[in-house]
Amino acid sequence: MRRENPSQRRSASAVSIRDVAQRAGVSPGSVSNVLNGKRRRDDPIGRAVLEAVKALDYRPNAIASSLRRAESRVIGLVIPDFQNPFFAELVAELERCAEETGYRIVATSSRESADVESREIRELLGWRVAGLFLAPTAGSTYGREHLADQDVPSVIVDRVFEKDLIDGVGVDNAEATEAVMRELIELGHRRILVAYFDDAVSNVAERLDGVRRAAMRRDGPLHVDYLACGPTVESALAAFEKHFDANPVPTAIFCLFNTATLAAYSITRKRGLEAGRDVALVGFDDSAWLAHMTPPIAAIVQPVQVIARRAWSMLMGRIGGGLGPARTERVSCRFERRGTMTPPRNGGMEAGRRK
Amino acid sequence: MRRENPSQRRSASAVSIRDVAQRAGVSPGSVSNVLNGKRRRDDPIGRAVLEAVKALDYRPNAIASSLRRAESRVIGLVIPDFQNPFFAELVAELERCAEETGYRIVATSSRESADVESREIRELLGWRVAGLFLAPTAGSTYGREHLADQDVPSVIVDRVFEKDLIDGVGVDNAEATEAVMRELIELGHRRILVAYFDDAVSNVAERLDGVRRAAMRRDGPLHVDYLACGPTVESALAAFEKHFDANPVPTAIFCLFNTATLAAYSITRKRGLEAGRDVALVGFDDSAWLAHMTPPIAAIVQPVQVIARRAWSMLMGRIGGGLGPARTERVSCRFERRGTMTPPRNGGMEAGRRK
DNA sequence: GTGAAAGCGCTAACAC
DNA sequence: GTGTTAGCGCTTTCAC
Repeated sequence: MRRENPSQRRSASAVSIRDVAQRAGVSPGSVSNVLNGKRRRDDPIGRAVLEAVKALDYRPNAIASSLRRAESRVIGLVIPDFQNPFFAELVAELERCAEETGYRIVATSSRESADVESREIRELLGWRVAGLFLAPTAGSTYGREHLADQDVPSVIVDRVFEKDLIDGVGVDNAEATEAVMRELIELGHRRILVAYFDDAVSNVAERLDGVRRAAMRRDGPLHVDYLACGPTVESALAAFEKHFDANPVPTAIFCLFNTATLAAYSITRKRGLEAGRDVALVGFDDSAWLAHMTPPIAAIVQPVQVIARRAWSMLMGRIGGGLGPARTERVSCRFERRGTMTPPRNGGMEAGRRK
Repeated sequence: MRRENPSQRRSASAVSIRDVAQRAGVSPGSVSNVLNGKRRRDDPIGRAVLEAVKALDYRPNAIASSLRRAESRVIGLVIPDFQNPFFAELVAELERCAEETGYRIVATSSRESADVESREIRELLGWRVAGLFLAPTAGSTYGREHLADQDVPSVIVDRVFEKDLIDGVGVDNAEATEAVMRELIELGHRRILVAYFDDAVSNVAERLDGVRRAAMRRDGPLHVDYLACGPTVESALAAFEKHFDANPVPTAIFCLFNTATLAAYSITRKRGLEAGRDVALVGFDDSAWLAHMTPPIAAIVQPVQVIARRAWSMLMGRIGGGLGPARTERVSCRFERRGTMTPPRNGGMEAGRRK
């Protein structure tokens, strides 16, 4: 019998399974069974339970349920930033995967801070999530090292390392940029400006590697400038301004991340150059606006949905007890050539004047 | 003493507060007190506890803790879509508010489905969140009706209704569009195309109202076309194509939501019109790319951070026991005029030919 | 089947 | 202070 211990506070409005049982004239266990489909609902007891549930507006307490079951159908997800369209789409797609499988996603952001990231991971582990996706922030090592120790199945997404201790899914960054770079060279470009973010982020570092590989393979005159642009459109604009003031105009601009692409488009127009005519322009990562410019801007497209579904099935494999060493999977990018993937105006070096 | 009941499964690796207590030679209660800062940590017992925590890699079980405390520091958030930049920024800002206050946000999306929305709300209530933010999807009534019955503090964001049963925070949609519309008229525009989404969404309906108010106030010749554009850039493009084929070119285009702005920009350029010279262009909702076009595109900017912070403090007020009738707060939009807020090329009706 | 009862991990009351 | 203990709401055995 339940003792009415006044010290154990209980919010007046909260109705528990015992209240339902009492009203239906059955035991709490039976209520639980009816509600969890372990018992038929279309007999006197079943109906009485459902009636009582409705009358009392009973709402099962998921916290108590998880505690007792010692398992949750919740998957944690830590991304650097909700405002990055890549991660926004990733969340959306993983939510869809979760829905199909009877799980739910709890998404949080690290706001590009390694500290916040590790706090969030710790918090999610505290909630005993069934699994964890992590898109590590720049320079975070805590997350992966820490997760490798845990017995919680985890998958690293996007910013993967080859030979990690944890499973991971990313794109073939280097292959994609190498291919585009070679294509630019074949088109005749000999002065190419490559805009990157910061090589502390593994995927941007890989993209740079691909570019360098293509550049090295070319024997003959080729001038490639590498420009660190920082995180925002504004920082990228400033970097471009400075570069353009001090250097000959390139015949092609290759942006290795999305904010730089917008900055490059902006600066070229400001300087009276038209992308696709006076200068070729390619970006890594697609955005809605790119395809709607005139001419539309070429972009390397990351198949976010494919990434999400691969990551999901890797995680499900581990949750299902899959053992074996950690694997890193690579998904291929698609190159949308569009209107700005054009040859140089005068067959070779910079537009306007020769070096 | 703990009974070793083999039927109560317990994952081998899970270390509980009792294990820590045993190792430290103290009681579970003391461990709890040390960990929750209710007891000094720098005496023999405190140190022993911390040592045991470290040695066993103990991780407090947040589920058990919340069950016992019967309160959680978790706030639910249901938005229609993570990929909409407005909501992405909203999540980010609410996360910041939560962090400052010792709460955490659990964000989920309804994927613009009223069914999913009500499922998500139910689920969050099942987890006994301390409060709930809801940005209702088009045509959902369940959410708000349902929430009004609950004793969980809730705040509606963005798509608010005047005179709701629940607190809400939105922007002054009608005032903002009315002001812009009047400004367009004052500049001399007499043929204006207004692109809207669908008036089932309360905020877009309000924006339309503002436009109509301004149009009615004007006495004299004025032609306003209203074009329903649907949700995506593609649907908006198709609507624009059809409209442009059958009607004189407007001297101004006013887009009441973000995807239409991109479509309008795209179609005008495709038809050889330059926004800011041949046609004025204004969008509701800012996006990064708008300010970086040449000329930059005028936009009504929703102060997402202000909205988030108002919503946060309303919710905190209710959680803190604040009573009283539901209130709907309105935040003012900012109008960024930029380069496409220009007078018509030839002082009046459509560009090109007269009606 | 069905009800009684134990106990998930934790915290808060209460004796000592 | 500190340890003991009850119990949050639920599920799951176990005896009937």
